[in-house]
Amino acid sequence: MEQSILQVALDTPLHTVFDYCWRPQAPSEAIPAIGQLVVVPFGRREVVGVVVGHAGQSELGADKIKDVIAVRSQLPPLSAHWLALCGFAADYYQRPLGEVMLPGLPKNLRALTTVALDKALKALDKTPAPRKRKAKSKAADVASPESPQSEAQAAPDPMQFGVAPPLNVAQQEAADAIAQARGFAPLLLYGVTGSGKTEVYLQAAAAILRREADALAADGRPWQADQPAPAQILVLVPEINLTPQLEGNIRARFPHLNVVALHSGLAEGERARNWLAAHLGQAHIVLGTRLAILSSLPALKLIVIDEEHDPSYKQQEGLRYSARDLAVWRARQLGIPVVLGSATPSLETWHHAQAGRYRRLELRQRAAQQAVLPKVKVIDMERDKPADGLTSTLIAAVRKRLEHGEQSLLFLNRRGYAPVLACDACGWISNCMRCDAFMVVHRPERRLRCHHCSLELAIPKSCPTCGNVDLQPLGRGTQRVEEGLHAIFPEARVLRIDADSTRLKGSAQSAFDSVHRGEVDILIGTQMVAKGHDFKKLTLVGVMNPDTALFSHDYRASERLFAQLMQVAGRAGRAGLSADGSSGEVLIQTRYPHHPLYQAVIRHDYDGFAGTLLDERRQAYFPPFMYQALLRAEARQLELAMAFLKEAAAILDNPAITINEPIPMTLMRVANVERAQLLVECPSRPALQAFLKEWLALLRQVKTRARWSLEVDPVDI
DNA sequence: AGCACGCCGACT
DNA sequence: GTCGGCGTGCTC
Repeated sequence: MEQSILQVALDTPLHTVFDYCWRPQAPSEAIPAIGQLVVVPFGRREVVGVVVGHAGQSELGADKIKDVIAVRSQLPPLSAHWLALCGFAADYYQRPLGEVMLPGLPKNLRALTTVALDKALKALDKTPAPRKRKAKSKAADVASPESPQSEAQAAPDPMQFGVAPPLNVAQQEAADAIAQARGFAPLLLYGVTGSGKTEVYLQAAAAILRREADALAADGRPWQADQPAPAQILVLVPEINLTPQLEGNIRARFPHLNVVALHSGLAEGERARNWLAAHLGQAHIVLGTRLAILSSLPALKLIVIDEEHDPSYKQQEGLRYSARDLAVWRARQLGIPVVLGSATPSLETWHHAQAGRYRRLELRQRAAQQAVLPKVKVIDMERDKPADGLTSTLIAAVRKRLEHGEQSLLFLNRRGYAPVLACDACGWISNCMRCDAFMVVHRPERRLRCHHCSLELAIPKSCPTCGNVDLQPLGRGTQRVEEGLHAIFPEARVLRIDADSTRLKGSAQSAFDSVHRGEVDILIGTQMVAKGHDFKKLTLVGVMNPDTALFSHDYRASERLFAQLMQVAGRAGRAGLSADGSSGEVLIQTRYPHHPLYQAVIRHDYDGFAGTLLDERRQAYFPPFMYQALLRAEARQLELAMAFLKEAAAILDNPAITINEPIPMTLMRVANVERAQLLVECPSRPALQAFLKEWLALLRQVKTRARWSLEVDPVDI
């Protein structure tokens, strides 16, 4: 009997692939293709893996090699392109291949039984593109106008689109540039908030879909609705919360196309169906969060990264990849355009654009009729002393909007009631017992919570050390501001949106919906509300206390603060003028009204500010003029972690690489684990990559009780 | 990572 | 006498 060896990638931390023996059930049965999912025995378990290679024989002894249990032959194999993408990510981030490939697959595809998989396949089979949808999408009521196309149109010429709003000149040029790009083309769509970037993506996507359908027709095999998509478009957004609104807009625009979402908020069944729709080429447009960059898209023709500067494109656990960077790699490998959209591009992207490696497309004006950029002002908190965190100027501005029936947004990036509880009498403060952090007062829940570990306590009635009953919450979070707003504006409808108020599934969406419906006068929230939402009646944004980020030790803090302020400012006045004829207004409360960062925000001067930051980075040899990797170690005792890092620092010498001193992390202890880190740097990315490969091979030999991990291109140092 | 084996302390 | 702590070792 013929036998063959399959090399299979499995989700384990071991940096190897595993050999299995495959025996055909019938003489004619072909060996499972590379990219096929298989079930194999692994230790005492059975797991699903991906075939990544074939071999005539294994280097291992025949006694060690087990047989493949099952082949998921109902699934077409993952493409060579997808395997190459995972291979690149595994190499670049120094992780095992299986750890890149498998966690991204929907759980139902990794299950040991095929029940869920077969069910998902059957569901897709019954609903050829365009998928019939239950009239369930609540987001539809924020959708733009559409033309009522009849279902009967689907047969002869199914590439139908809803009525597109007219583009202004700059938008049209940008959409044309994207659609007409040939080969690999990284494009920075640099457009102020409200400039209509989404419209550019959609019309470019429509043009590409139409072009590919036309190409098929010209080839004598016109595209039919029940065939795989002629082209697939991947659109990434930073947050799950942003998908429903955009999904509604996209569906309204492309009523005959198959649009699916991919993010971690989906139920398993839907996630599996949507992933399969993408993998089988049925989905024309895939809208997702960062994890969607690792999905299988056999006909991918365009990638869009909306708000490309957003930190949530960086995965912060497990495989710490940058979805934006992988998107650019993927586009390069496929020879397709990738659009990076932002009003405040990351300095990495800006630097590429300045150097001419990325083509810059600019939208300098807001798209909506009469909508101009909001007027940004600073309020000097030294002169206008705040009460309950709100200056009289900001209170008066909110009152004016209330009188006009318009909405105000107060932005405070700190959840909870107060960041710390303190005793005036003896100096006790609410330190977390397990972390180097304060426990945060959560008043509605009557709890003290540590935001770094899971520790939670009832708010003590009296001081644990001296018994003083008069414990003071110090500082201000969104809950406390909400309380203050009720007192100041008893007649106003106040809504708080933060991670605490939206913990329940679906509650974030219903909160945003009620803002859209105008059921809210004053919105108070964290960065959750700063991103992307298009609230038509919102004309005032108040920023409550951004100063702490000005003096952070993190050199990226000012880049992030600037982007955050521009973004939240962009929520104001998107639909046009306020009732009194003024534009949207943004008020920033600060003790440093003359700080260059705020002055740049006032001028909406991203270019100037980015130029200054890039000069600073260049002089300080920081990214993007330097490539970095961070080795982290943690243990119950700091000494153990430090000892490992010191050994790591000495284990491999390379003149091109700077190995810095190991240092305890800023937040040294989290959940009773002490942490330290070691930064390695090199101005050449390939040289750093070569070093890391060699270095990690040595580090894996080191015997230590510390847990350690490496992050390539770290963002939080 | 799982999951086993393995050798020492407090419970029915 | 067993349950269970987590140290050590292995997974094709």
